[in-house]
Parts: sequence; structure tokens; C-alpha cells
Amino acid sequence: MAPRKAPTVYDVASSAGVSIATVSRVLRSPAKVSESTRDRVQRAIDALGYVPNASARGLAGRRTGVLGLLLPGPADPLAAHADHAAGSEVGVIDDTDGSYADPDRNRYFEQLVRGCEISAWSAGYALLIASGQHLARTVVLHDLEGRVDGLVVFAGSVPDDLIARSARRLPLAVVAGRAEGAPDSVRVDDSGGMEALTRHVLAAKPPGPVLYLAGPADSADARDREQGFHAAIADARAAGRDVERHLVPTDGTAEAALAETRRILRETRPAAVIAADDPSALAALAALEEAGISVPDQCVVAGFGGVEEARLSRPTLTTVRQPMTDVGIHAVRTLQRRLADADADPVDLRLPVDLLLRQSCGPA
Amino acid sequence: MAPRKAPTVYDVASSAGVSIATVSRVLRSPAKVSESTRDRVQRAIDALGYVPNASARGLAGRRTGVLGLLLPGPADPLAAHADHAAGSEVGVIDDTDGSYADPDRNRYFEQLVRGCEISAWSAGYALLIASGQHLARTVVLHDLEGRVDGLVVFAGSVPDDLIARSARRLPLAVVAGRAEGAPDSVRVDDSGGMEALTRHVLAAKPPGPVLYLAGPADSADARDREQGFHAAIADARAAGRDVERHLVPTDGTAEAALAETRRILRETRPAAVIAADDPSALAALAALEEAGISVPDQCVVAGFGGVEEARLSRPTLTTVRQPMTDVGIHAVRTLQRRLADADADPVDLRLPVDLLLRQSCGPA
DNA sequence: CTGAAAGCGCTAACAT
DNA sequence: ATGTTAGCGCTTTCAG
Repeated sequence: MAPRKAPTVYDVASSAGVSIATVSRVLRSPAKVSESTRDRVQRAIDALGYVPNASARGLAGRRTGVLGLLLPGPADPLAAHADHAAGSEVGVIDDTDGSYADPDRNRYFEQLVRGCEISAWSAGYALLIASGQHLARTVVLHDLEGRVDGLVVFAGSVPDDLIARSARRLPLAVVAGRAEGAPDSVRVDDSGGMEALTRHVLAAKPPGPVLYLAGPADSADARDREQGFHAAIADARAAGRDVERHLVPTDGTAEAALAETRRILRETRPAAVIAADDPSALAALAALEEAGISVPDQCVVAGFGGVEEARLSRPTLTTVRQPMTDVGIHAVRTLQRRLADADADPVDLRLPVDLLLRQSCGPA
Repeated sequence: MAPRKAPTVYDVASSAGVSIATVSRVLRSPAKVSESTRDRVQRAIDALGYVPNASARGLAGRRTGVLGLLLPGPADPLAAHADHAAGSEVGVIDDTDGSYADPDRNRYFEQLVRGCEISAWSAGYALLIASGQHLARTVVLHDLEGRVDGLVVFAGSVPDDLIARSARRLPLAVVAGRAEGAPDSVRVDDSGGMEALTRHVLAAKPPGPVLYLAGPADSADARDREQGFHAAIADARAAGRDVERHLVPTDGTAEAALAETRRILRETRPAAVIAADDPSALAALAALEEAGISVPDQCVVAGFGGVEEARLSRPTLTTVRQPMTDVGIHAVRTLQRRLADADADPVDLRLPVDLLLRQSCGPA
């Protein structure tokens, strides 16, 4: 069953006794064709099983109808999800018992892909995905450029100068970060999320110092979160509260977090541990358990990210959920916007996050 | 900064003082061009930032260089993963403590996407993904047909007759199931996996009957798994062992599994519960705990699927991990195969699964 | 080794 | 309302 040659507009046209222009019209602007011929053409299309050739369309119409998504090395998500209004309020979901059944939590990339996919198809675009790792990143980006009308690029998946070069050629939105030279970006509100989280922790913790596991200093996310942390602390102090804090830079790995927490526990007895990421928070949880310090009674703990383990740990971990599906949705919208108006103002969206209250910070 | 018109082969040609044919040659078959002109052309390409237009290429070369992946309503995965040889041995991984740190476990679709993506790009194809839900499925499939050289379709994401129609036009591989009319398919070895799992359970369980939560009868996967279960039981009996079994059909939901298990526990005291899916197994675990039956001492439990929760439950759940990344990889390979030879023999790959031994079935 | 030229299938003026 | 026609940018014989 060798795939036979696909029928073209010419086949449809002659079969329906019209010109190819008319065939094209019934496909693109049916209103311009009389109902009778429209029906005749449509019948021919169905009979022949005609499917328009996207390459020819793309060439003639100088648009591909495809948007690209470039991710770093691994993953991508795509699960059922309600849109998240692009306001600035921090949503609060009580998930003390870890039963908050958002089916696609944590699946960071999967959610992002899903969001882009939903948004792209509903805008009439197909979605091409690629991760800049298998092949030289530059090759992939380059290849993508010739295939799409716009590009969503995950921050850091490819060097900034390459992003800048591509951004000069086509609409490009950076997600989960920024890139010099790319006008548009969509990310979550890291600092606002951490500030809200810290505020919550400060309200829940017993008396004593706050330990902050900061993550790598070369990560923009980590820096933003830390800034939110400091803001909340400053606020509390301004309100007359005396808060002692210990800043602990780590490389962002759970191992480092574990080692650092253990070390600290030998010197101090923290009343709260806040980590810039969930794995580190979970590591801290483990270190505290080792030390016989009970969570949340003697020390509260909180993370950032919303990974699945945070929901299933014991105690379950209070954390911040990142609306990646929305990031994807908005990134594509940004693309459409710029596709419609190349000179639109640059946008740097910061989507609000959700605080997930769980056992590690005590009763909600 | 309005995106300016992209340079074409003509621009490169005139800039390098050659014909467009030569430009095309340095891109497609560099060997046919003398080194000096090749360098000259390459310099022009770099200087102009020329990127070939995929639509024009697709039209002229009558191949798009794109493969499509059609998924059902939701999700898609994509995580780091080692290739899985397509043999027929059931891999066994001891994961009693739930620390088996495969980063992409459970992420069913994500892994599939990832596999397709890896495989497609390494074969020189881009990957277009779509899920047949937002828009009418038929529209998506149709649209996809005009854009790609081959299609991977998740079983059930679109009606079989549509799949058959598309399969007549282009190489199409069905994954995670079969579809009438599509010659090629790639899925996991459900029956072999369940057979191995059951064998393991039979060896580990205390004396007493085996409960099998079968899942929905209209699911081909569920039927295959049940067949594997029966095969293992028959084997044990043939070996002279006396095994009592209780078959319990469910609708595949955890709720049904919970209710059924509770009901059964009022009448019988099983020594083992095997479920055709992880959520059901976890539900059974809960029902057993309620009834004060200790797992694995008094009753062992096993699931199928390898979801994340199975790793994090207490006790951790023995289950079968499905190599979805490999399914994706092989699906794309199948496509390539048929792209190369439209009359190749049909293939129905059954990829081997891994048994994850955990606490719910006692010490490994 | 290189150039000329004929499409690939479709869209979008421009005619009629 | 419908037909004619000129490309869109690239690949690929076919000559030279």
C-alpha cells in the first residue's frame, strides 16, 4: 500500500469543473464563492480526500502557521488545566493533607508544553517542539527559524546572543526568564511568591531564627526569590517584629541543602527553614527529622516550586506552585500580539503563583 | 524593530557571485562544490544570516522534514532517558525503599513526547505535536496530514476509521494500542509484564487467595494484562501449586477499586491483591490498611504502570514500569522505516517493561 | 564544477 | 462570482 501521490488543487479544480482559484477560495474565503459551486468543490474535495499542502501554503502565503517551542535538555507537559488570570494576587490553596488533586502539578515542562499547545492550536497555529540539547543548540534554533512564524524559548536553553539574533528575525518570547535582546518574556512572580510564602512562614513559626536556603547565586530565579524573602523580612521588621535570619547560599542541589542544614543544626536551632526550591526544602525536612526536631511544632519548613514529592512527603510540604500552563498560554499570546504588530511595546509578564499550605507549616 | 525580510538563496547567490543552484548545493551536497566556492558561499550565508525557508524546501523537495505526534486530550512527556533494547526480557529493578531515582517515571505522555522528540530530531526531523481535543479531532488530524511526512498517533486519540484514512496517505504508527487499518504499532508488553508481576507476587505472597482488580473490560490494555495474569496463574497451577483467584472487574477508577476491595474484604481475606493499574493498587492498599491488614506481611499488593505515587506511598508499591520513552523512540523509527520503504512488512512492537520491586510485596 | 530553467502546490492580485 | 497569472524560495535535472 504505497502512499499514492496526494491530490492537489488542480485535481480538485478539474474534478469540480472550476479553476484552482475557486478551490482556493472555498478553502480560505468561502463567502466569496456562490453556494452552488462551493458545494460542488467541497464534494470534489471530499471525494478525492484532498488535503492542502502546508509547504505550498506556507510558501505562497509567507507564513507557516507554525509556532516553535524550544526547551532545554529535557521535558514538556500538557494536562487539563484552567486558565490563570494574569492578575497579581497570590492564590492560596489549603492543602494540609496533601490531597489537592491538581493532576498536573509539578510537571513543569509538561505544563508549559500543554499551555503552548492549547494556546497555539486555538489560535490556528501548530506547535513544533524541540529541545536544544541533542544537536548543537545553535543548529536547532537555526533550523527552527526557517520553519516557524514565532518562537517561544525557555530561558537558558540556548545562549542569549543566539536568542537575540533570532529575535531580530521573528517574534520570540522568552519564558521562565529573560534574555538580553528579546523584547518579550513571560515568567512567574518569583519574588512576590517568595515574599508571600515568607510572610506566611513568619506568621506560623515558633520563636527563633529563620534559615533561608538560597540556591545558586547565578540563577536569576534564585535571586528573585531571595529578594522576595528579604522584602518580607524587612516588612516584618518594619512592623516592629524582631526576626533573626540566616542566609545560606547553596548550589541548589538537595545534597547541598542537606549538608548545609545539618551543619547549621549543629550551631543553631532554627524555628523555620525556607528553601528557594522544593528539593532543598525536602532535604531540610530530612535533616530536621534526623536531628529529632519535630516539624511543624518546633520548626516550620517551606519550599518553592510545587513538585509532586512535596505533596507526598511526611509531613507534606508547604510550597509555592508555579502556573506553567499559564506561562505557556501567555507566551503564545505574546507571540500573536507581536505577530500582529511587530512594533508593539515589549512585555515582561509576571504571572502570579499559588501558595500551597500544607502540614510543614502547621495548621492553616 | 520590525522583522525585516529574510534573505533568500538569491541574495546569497548574488552576494557570493554564484548561481542559486550552487547555493543550494553547498547546503544539500557540499561535496559537489569546489572548496573555494563553497567557502565563498558559506561566508555569504553567514554574513547575511541566511536561513533556508522550510516551506520552499518542503514544496520543492516534497517532504516537510516534520513528523507529527497526535495525543489524546491531555499530556505529553520528555525527560532524560536511556534507550531500552527491544528484546523481550522483563527488566527487574529493586526499589524496595522507593529510592529508584528515574527522574521521568510515571510521566507517561511526557516520556512519549520526549522519546519521539529525541528520535525525530536525531533522524533529522522536527516534531509537531497536537492533541485531538481542543478542536474537532478530525480537523486536527486533517491539518496534520498536510504538514508532516509521518504521524505517530496515540491509540484512541482519534477514531480508528480516521486513522485508517490517514494511514493510507502517509506513514502512520499507532502507539499504546492498535488501530484497524494502520499497519504499524508500538506498545508495551502488557501481558508479559503482568505475567512476570503475577509470578513475582505468587512467589512472595503468604498462603491464601489472590485478588485481581481487572480494570474496564473495554480497554485493550486491561484485557492484555488480565491475560498475562491468567497465564501466570495457569503456570503456577501446572506446576502443582494450588492458587485460588478472585477476579474483580472494575471501571478502572481508584474509587471503584476501593469500593470493590472493601466489599471483598468483608467476605474474604486475600493474601495478595494485584491491580491492572497503580491507582487501583493504591486504593487497595488503603482498603487493606483500613481493615487492619498489614502489607506486605499479611497480604502483598502490586500495581501496574509506575506512577509517581507508587514510589512515594507507604508502603511503597511494587509495580510495572512502562518504557514510554522507548515507545516514542521506536514509533519514530517505525515511521522512518516506512518512509524508506512504503511496502515494508507491518510491525507490531511490544516493548518489554520493568518490574519495580518495592515494599508492598515484601523483601526482594 | 557550475549555471539555466522547470517546476513543487498554493495564494492573491488583477481581469473579466 | 470566477478565471488567469505571477510569483513564494528552493531543489533538481539537464547542459555545458
